[in-house]
Formats: sequence, C-alpha cells, structure tokens
Amino acid sequence: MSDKNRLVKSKLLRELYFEEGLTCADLALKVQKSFPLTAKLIEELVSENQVVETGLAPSTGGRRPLTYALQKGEMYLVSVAMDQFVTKIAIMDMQNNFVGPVQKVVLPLPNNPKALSILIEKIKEAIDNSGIEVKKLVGVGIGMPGFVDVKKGVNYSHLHLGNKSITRHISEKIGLQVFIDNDSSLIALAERRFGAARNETNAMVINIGWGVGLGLILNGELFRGHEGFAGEFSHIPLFLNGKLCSCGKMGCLETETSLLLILEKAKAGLEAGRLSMLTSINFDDLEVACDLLIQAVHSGDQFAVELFSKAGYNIGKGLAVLIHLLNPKSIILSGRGSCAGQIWLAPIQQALNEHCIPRLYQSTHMDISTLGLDAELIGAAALVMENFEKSQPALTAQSMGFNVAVN
Amino acid sequence: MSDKNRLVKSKLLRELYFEEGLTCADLALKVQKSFPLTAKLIEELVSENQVVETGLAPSTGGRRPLTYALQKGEMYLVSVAMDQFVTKIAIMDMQNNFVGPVQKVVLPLPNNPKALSILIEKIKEAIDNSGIEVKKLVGVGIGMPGFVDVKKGVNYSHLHLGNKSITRHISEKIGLQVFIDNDSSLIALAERRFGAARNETNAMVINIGWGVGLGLILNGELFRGHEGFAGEFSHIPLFLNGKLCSCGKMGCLETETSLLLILEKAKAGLEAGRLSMLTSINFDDLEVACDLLIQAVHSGDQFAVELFSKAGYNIGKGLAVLIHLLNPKSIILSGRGSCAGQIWLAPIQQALNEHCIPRLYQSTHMDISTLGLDAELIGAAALVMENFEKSQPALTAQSMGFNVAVN
DNA sequence: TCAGACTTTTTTAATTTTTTAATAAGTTTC
DNA sequence: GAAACTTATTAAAAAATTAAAAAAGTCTGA
Repeated sequence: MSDKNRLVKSKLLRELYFEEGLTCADLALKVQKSFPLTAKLIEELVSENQVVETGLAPSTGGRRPLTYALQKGEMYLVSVAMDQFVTKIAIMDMQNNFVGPVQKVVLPLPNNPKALSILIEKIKEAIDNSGIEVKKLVGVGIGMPGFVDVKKGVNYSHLHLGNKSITRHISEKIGLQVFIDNDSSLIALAERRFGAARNETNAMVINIGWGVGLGLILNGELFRGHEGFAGEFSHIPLFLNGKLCSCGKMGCLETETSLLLILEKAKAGLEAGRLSMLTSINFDDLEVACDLLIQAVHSGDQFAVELFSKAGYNIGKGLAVLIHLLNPKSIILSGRGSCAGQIWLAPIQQALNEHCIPRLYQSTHMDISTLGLDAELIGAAALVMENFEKSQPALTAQSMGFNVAVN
Repeated sequence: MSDKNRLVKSKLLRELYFEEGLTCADLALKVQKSFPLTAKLIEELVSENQVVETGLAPSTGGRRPLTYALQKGEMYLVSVAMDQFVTKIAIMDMQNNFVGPVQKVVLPLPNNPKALSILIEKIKEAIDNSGIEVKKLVGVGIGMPGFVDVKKGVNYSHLHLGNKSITRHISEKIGLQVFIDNDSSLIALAERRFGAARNETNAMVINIGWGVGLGLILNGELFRGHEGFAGEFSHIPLFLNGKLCSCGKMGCLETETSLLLILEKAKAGLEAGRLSMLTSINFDDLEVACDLLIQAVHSGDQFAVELFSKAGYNIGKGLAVLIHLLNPKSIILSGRGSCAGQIWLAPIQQALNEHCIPRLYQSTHMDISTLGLDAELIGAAALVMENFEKSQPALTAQSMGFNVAVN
C-alpha cells in the first residue's frame, strides 16, 4: 500500500527536520516501524533526492551506522511572527536558516479590519521575492498574540473573519497549507525542538515580552488546553496592588512585570531625574528603547539593573505558582526579554526561595533561551513541520486506514 | 507469539474493568488492534472464563453487536486510602463493589516509624479476613498524602525507608504488586474513570479536605509532573495575609481555605457566641465535627453557610489561576468537602467572575463529585488496573518485543 | 404488516507487514 | 590478531491487517 508508506516517509522527513544525522535504527524507533521497512523507505527517499547520507556516526562498539539528513534545496517553509504592531515574515530552509532577509512590516492588529488582507499580500510578496518554486514550499506557520484556537484556525482576539477559519482563508488565497498558534506557544515549541528545552518532557517556557506569556511543555508535547487558551500567565490574579490591567481586572501578574512596564518605569524614573546612562533614550519606538535598556543592563547601569531585578522577582512569584502546580523539570526564559541574560536569574531565584516549597524548586532547573528574538519564527516553522504528515496530499482519511484514523 | 497476545489480552481486561458492556469494535479501537485479532482474543478470554458475554447492545441501525464484561468472582483488588491520622483498607471487586466491610485503622503518619509495619500487618489481615484466594488478587493500590514519587515508589513525607522503595518493600512482604500515589491524584483518577470527570480529557479535580488538593487530568491522563509532585494547589502563594502556613511560608491558599480552617473558624465563632444550630458540637473528633458542619449546611444554618461560602470564594480565587494557566474543560469538586454539595458553586462562580477573563471561565464547566468519600479507595483500585498490563507475569522487557519496549 | 433496501457486525480469505534468522561487513577490545 | 559486538542486507516464516463476502438485524414505504 503506497499511501501508507507515503505517510511513514513523511514521518521520516519530519524526524530528520527536527534532528539531523539520525541513523536508520534511530528512525525506526521514532516512527515505530521495523528496521527492514524503515531501511527500504529511507533508500527510496535517498533515490527520490529528498534525503542524503551524511557519513558514519561514531561507533558504539561495532560497525559504524550510516547517518541521514534532509537534502538541501528541496523543501522550504514560510514563517510569520506577529505582535501587536509589527509582523515579521521569513522564508526558512530545513536547517533553520533564513533564506533571504527577514521582512518587517508595521501592521497594527487591534481593530484593524485590513490587517488580514495586508498580511496575505505581504506573505505572497515574500514568497515571490524569494524566487523559490511554490511546490517546494511545505506550508505557512503563523504565530500571533491573542486567544488562538489551533484546531478551528481562529484567533478570537484579532483578524476576525466571522466564524470562518482564517487558516483556511489564507490557505485558499496562497495555495499552501497554513497553521496558526499563539506566539508564546510557538516560542515554547521552538525551545522544545531546537533551543534550551530540547528534548525536555516537562518544561515551562516563559515569553518575556510586552506581556508575560507562557508555553507549557507537558509530557514532551506542547499543551494547549481545552480550547487552546492555556498559558495565560500574564493575567493570573497574583497581586493586591489595585492596578488596573489591560484585561479589565486588577492585580494581574502583568501589572507588576513585563517589558512594557519596565519601559514605563524607566521613562518615569528618568523624567523624575534618576541618574542613568539612558538619559537621551527615545521612548517612541518601543523596540529600540527596549534594546537600549537591555544594553544598559549588560553595561551594568544601576537603574536598568534595578528595573529588571524587580520585574524578575515578580516573574519569580508567578513561577512559584507554576512550580507548585506542575512540578516542571526546567524553566526557560525566552522571548525578547531573555536577551537581558543572566540578570534575571538571581531575583527569580530569590522569589522562589521565598515562595516555594524547597523540595519543589530544588529539582527545577532554570535556563535562558539560546534562540532569543528568532524563537517565534523558528517556532512557526516547526509548527508546519509538526503537522507535516497531515499536510501531505494524497492522504485521505480512508486511505490512511483504520488505526491511523483513531488518532 | 503468545506473550504478545497476552499483553493485548491484559489490555482488553483493563478496558473492560474501566467500562462494562463494550463491544468487540469498541475494544478493537481502544487497544488499537484490528477487529479479527480482537475478536479472536476475546473468544479466548471467554473460554478461559475471564470474560462473559452480556447480551446485545442497542442497534445503531444494523445488526446488534455482542457486549462483554469481566467474569465475576475471578479478580479482586486491595485498596488503601490513608490520611494523616486514619487509614481505610478495602477489598474491591471488578465492579467497584466493596467485598466485606471497609476496615478503618487509626494510624497517625507524622513521625511514626512503626506506621509502615502496621500498615503491612493490617493489609495482610484484610486479605485473610476476606477469604479470597491470593492468586485472584491483582494487586494493592495505596493513596497517601505527601510528596509521592510514583515511579520510584517513595513517599518523601511519610513512611520513610531510607532510599528503598516502599512499594517494593510492601510487595515483598505481601506477595502482590503494589502501587502508590498521592491522595489527590487518586481522587482525580477515580473521578476521571468512574465519576464526574468520566472520559474528560481536560479536567481539574479539587480535593477539598483538611487541605486543598488538586489532581490534574490533562490530555485524558493523570498528570504528575517531573517527580510526581504536581498539584500542590494548597501551597500556591495567593494571599498577602501574613498568616503562617504549615509549610513554613505565608499566604498559601491553604491559609484561607480548607475544611480544617472552617472547623477552626466554627469553633472560634461559637466560642465568641455566634448563634448556630451547632452549639453543642465536639471538635475533638475532626471527622464527626466536619460531618455535623456539613449537615448544618444542608439544613440551612446561616453560620455554617457563611463559613463554607467564604472558603468557596477563596477556592474560586485559586481556580481562577488554574483556569488561566490550563484552560480546562471542567472542574470537579471532590473529596470530603464535596459532600456539602451545591453550596460551593455560587461563591466559586463569584470569584471566577471577579478574577477570570470571561472567555476563559465561560467555557469551563463546574461539577460536584458523585463519588464522595469513596473516591480515594476507588482511585487506589483504579491505579492498580491502570498498571494492569505491566503487572502481568511472564512479560519480560525482551519478550515484549521491539515496538513495545519503546514506550 | 411485510418486502426490500440499507446498516452494522461477524466471518473468511488475501495481502502486507513484521519477525526471525542467517550472512556479511566493519569496530573495538583484550 | 582473534574474539566479541554492532550494523547492514537479504530471504523465508509468522502474524497481523486489510479487504471482501456473508450474516443478522433495522427501517421505510406501500
């Protein structure tokens, strides 16, 4: 049955995307097939020019096994990372390299009925400019803030389209498979697959950005919850500070920690005459201002360090809740704010010391992202590949057979 | 390969334990095997007298399928539910009925080096008294409070035995497979399999007891976290009340809500002269006092209602955190406190209204346990059956073959 | 009320896949 | 340098899945 083998082949390609240099035995384990079958299918993929041999792995005491990787120049991904104001579009290859420059578009999301059509236009443009044949593009992955229902392909916060799925809509316009997810979830996916949470089964990935997002890796997989809204870390009611949050409630975590809050405090402090190397900073462009502030931290500017420390302590208070509830093995600080680096660790640890049962936090390891600002784009690409086998043509539910349909 | 079929047969028996009256098609789906194979194995189980036909299921428009159930009198379970002071031991059949009376033993856990040997003695006694042949006993399931590492079989809070696994220790003494888990996890397991969370894929089960426990059902399975400590709901830092908690920290959820706290407040209130139908209550026996208090709630006693309402509101504040983080489909109130019934719902809903983003709590359904005080015993039994296929003899890792070993 | 069309389950037969086994080739260790 | 070990390849045997046919029961419409 050729269709069924096609499915296994897709799985093989997917595994090789997530990890290069696997041996036939590794692949057989990962796709849960026998060695002879796996070997046969890999051989076919090699002769189809989808996969190449990459030499021999080190011996473990016997004959050295052949390793495999994806053929270069055969498959590409379209990756889109949106925030409230700016959207980044990239074409990526199977080795997580950007093909051509990453395109930045100023595209405000809130109450912007034109946003969707502009987005589609810009994606088309990016594809055209790349000069890559459409048939070599596997699909489009999009990360965006808001309440995203992955299955329905809907974002309840932005890009409304009545009840229609925006993934289907974009897909129809562009002619490629389209997948969306929440920005923090995609950052977590990127860290899980290629970053600081690689191969972790139990990790909390914190997205320190204009708010504070959370992507949950539970049992090795991205956890999304009943409707896909899991990870609303920003709005857990943790403080009795009477500060009004953007969500309408009071005392949310976000009212005591976020890059936006740090910037506000920096502005207020400087206006009140705080001494700092930042005096001439311009707060109109948030991204630039944030980068400068992080630079100041690295240079040891006392005011900047103080601001980040306070924010860190409050993130730590939130993490104490997470640790109690989910007993994670590791916590990864990612997103834009993670560029500030080690500065976060001490104040967070301080908060854990104060607010956590020792047995719980002692076995939890904290780490800082290695992916930094690219995390969301990489995650959007990974999202497409996570769904790769489903997106392959010629695979109807029936042709996939009894067992597969169960999933 | 007979060993491999033995594994599938174990899975079939397990599925029939969790749900009676399944058809062959149902079972084939659940064990992920083809219909012909499943049919063959069921036939074998019937002729081995392990399974019986239970008639025909209602038609869905065609031939009515045969249904199956476990043969009665062939398999039994030993189920143990411990709390800080009292331990309950029961023998259960495959239909969740108690065989003989549930044995209650006063067995204080904290700093009690004799607790383990007494426990073993009492379990032996219960088995002997039941008059059931040992070979018909599938295993022993034990629920207890504290930090339980399910995999290692260790409880870091009670019943210390150096570094040795207490499950293995008990197993050696009794000659049966033994499994342990945290009490709240087992209550969640019971609700997931037989109670208000039946077949839910995403549920939070709250154990309202002397503390406030939590069992997480995520993706249809009990979630335990990295070391098995997930669900420490009682000690999330949620209040700025300056009250010292038993864990050494301040402001834990437990300092503002729990049956113990309600009892304390009731005592203090009555001593201060609050009018109530409870005036003659004796607070020395916690269980009795708690039952009386719950009775008072059902009778509409204003003071009792007030106490439970306040506690409910604070549970609701904790639930708001859970809903933000995990976006559950349903929340089940279980454990001893759930006997108070509907009284909890209004104050909890009130707290959600105040502390939750509407989109999140609107799709979350709240429910009250139907299992009540038996939940932990049923959960302990279910724990044994969850592990049934692993606990079958004649199944070495090698005989299970390549694919199975992957898991 | 009773054919006959239609569903669904069960059984049987054919196909495919996985296992198993045997052999060859390359590494490491003693 | 031989023995032990691991991977790769091939072929034959065993087992499971899939597909097709038969059986059993429901439902519809005269």
